[in-house]
Amino acid sequence: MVEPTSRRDILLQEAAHLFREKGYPGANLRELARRAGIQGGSIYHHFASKQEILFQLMDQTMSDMIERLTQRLSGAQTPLEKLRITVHFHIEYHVTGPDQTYITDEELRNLEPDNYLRVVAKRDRYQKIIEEILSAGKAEEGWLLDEPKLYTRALIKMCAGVSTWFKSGGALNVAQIAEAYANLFCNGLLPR
Amino acid sequence: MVEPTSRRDILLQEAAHLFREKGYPGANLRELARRAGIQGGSIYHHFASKQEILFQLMDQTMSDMIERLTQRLSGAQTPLEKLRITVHFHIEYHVTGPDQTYITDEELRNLEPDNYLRVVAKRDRYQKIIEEILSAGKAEEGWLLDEPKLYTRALIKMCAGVSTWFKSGGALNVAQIAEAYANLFCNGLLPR
DNA sequence: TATGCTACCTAACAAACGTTAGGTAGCCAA
DNA sequence: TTGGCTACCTAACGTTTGTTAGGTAGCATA
Repeated sequence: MVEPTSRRDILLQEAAHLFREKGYPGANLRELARRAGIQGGSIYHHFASKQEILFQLMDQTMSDMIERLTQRLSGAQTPLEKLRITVHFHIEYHVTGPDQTYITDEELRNLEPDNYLRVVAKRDRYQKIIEEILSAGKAEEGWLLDEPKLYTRALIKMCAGVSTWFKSGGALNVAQIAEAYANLFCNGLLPR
Repeated sequence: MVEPTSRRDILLQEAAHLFREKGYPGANLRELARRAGIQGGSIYHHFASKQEILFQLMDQTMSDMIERLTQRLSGAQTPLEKLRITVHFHIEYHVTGPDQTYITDEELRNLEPDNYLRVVAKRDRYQKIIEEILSAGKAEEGWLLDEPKLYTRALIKMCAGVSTWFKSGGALNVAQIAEAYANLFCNGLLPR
């Protein structure tokens, strides 16, 4: 969905935007169609239902996140390297494609049971990647953590949250924010 | 809203629950009325509109948060004490009243302009309290932070996130999670 | 006994919604 | 030249929605 050429991709992109603005139940398909340059009924040539649009959006986004994070991590050696890469990636991805990621984080409750299970499974795979980095840090380098899952969630929420307030052109750019958060996560606030 | 006696309070409490389940646009007033034990139209004896229910909910919650945090902080002396109290409070409040706080965090976009401004003003007051603790820690104790606002947001997102996955009866109770997060925020993961 | 207020009820309105049926223009292959 | 496919269009459907109008039962006050 980097360069939306097909109408289907345009629809997905506009849907992400609209769902974020109004929420899934608040968004309406005639408005979506208008933004994509077609008539309301024509959406059903590309998707079976409103629900399918939401599902495709979330499913694609989760797959993309897993794939990219895995790739970014492939060169790294130590748990510390991997942790820093993950913090950077998670923040950058959420800030770069804020609509898709926001929806993936917030609209789970609006997925029908089957779709819910499929998306949650991918989300868990993503979390597992991070969890294993933290576990490795604990085992190999004595990181101070008992339940890796606890810290995985802290990291995810903290980093994902950046996209809710970040505006480019502010005092800090994305890389600087990511660096600050990575340091916070590694060293805390208190001086050593 | 601790012990809902009046029908109005029951409505607010059920609305919080319903809005969290379905989102504000997805929730419908007949269902809300049913849960509160009255008929659809009777809601309008207590509130002028659906929007007013959302606003009252968010506005009351924000006021309550500010008041309680201020009170909890009143006995504390050092920035470090205050920081730990804040982490504990924010997590506990979000876990204890998860519906209200979830809505306050997520439904801002559904407030009409006037209501939006009023709630955001209170949210900013709350953030300011935390920001000033971090600034004091920097000034008085040399905490490693440049932009207090950056870390305020990290803290808020990290702690608020707990309510999205916490289930009582799990491996850790709320106080233990709060303690772990406070330590993470102060000292980071790496051993000293 | 009359008045008025509170806290509801019933029934309906108008608008908006997701979805569907049926049609059409353009293109490509046979 | 025909047939079929893709990508749309228009118009309508049935339902659900927030909201309102008008009525009523119970209670307190005068």
